Amino acid sequence: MKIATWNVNSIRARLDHVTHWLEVHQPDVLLMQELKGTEFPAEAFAPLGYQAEAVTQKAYNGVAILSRHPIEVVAIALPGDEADGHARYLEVNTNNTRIVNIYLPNGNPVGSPNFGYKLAWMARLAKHMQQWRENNIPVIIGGDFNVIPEDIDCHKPASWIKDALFQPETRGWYRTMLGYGFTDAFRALHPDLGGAFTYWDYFRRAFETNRGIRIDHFLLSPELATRLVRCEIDKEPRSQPKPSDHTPIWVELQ
DNA sequence: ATGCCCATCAGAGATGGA
Repeated sequence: MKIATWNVNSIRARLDHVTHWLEVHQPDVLLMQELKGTEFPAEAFAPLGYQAEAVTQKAYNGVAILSRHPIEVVAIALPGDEADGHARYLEVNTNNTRIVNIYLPNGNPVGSPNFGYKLAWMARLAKHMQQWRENNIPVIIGGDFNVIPEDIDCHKPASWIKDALFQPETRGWYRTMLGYGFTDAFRALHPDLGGAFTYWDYFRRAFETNRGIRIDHFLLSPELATRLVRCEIDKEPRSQPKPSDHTPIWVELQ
């Protein structure tokens, strides 16, 4: 089973990029983030053989899951804060697998309410992950984590030292999640590979010079980690005209 | 130290992204 994730930075602006990528790569499941709008074009994916579920809001955020197999929605929001109305979470069962799509808050600038919201969101997610482990529920969590896990995951740590994605608290929560027994799929298969990024700024010729960061991840529970055979970043879409600032990353499970 | 680019909503320029 092949599962991909891609922050598309507006599904409306990226629809042709996404449908083309699906035709070429034929994943079983695609997780998308930053749909940016209330309209989700599910009808564009049906002819390609994909069912769709989406959680949207006006202008901001938004997550969707496409699958070649029937989708059973488990949850459309991360538990733990009834007042949190952001469209950032979608949990489903499809192809006999629990799959969770997240768009974790950015959190900048550090010290603002945004950063507090990010850390609280990470605490809520970590609690949920701990519960999945305690109940031995196999689960794969994919999406835009907005976390640079380690120094190797950015071109120059000094450039990111003040950023919410690279704060000790942010990275600490990510390590806590790994500590519950979850596996960072890409890092597990490419333990020492630097310069492997999923996001590049639109400006400063960041992509051309590979000044990027690795912030789109898959975390696998132990049951699924044993089935992990491949995990790759596909830089090709980021090189196209009018790209998203993120590029897809995918995993293959036996 | 700051803005760069890109997208949304709205119909200009503010806001968010990371």
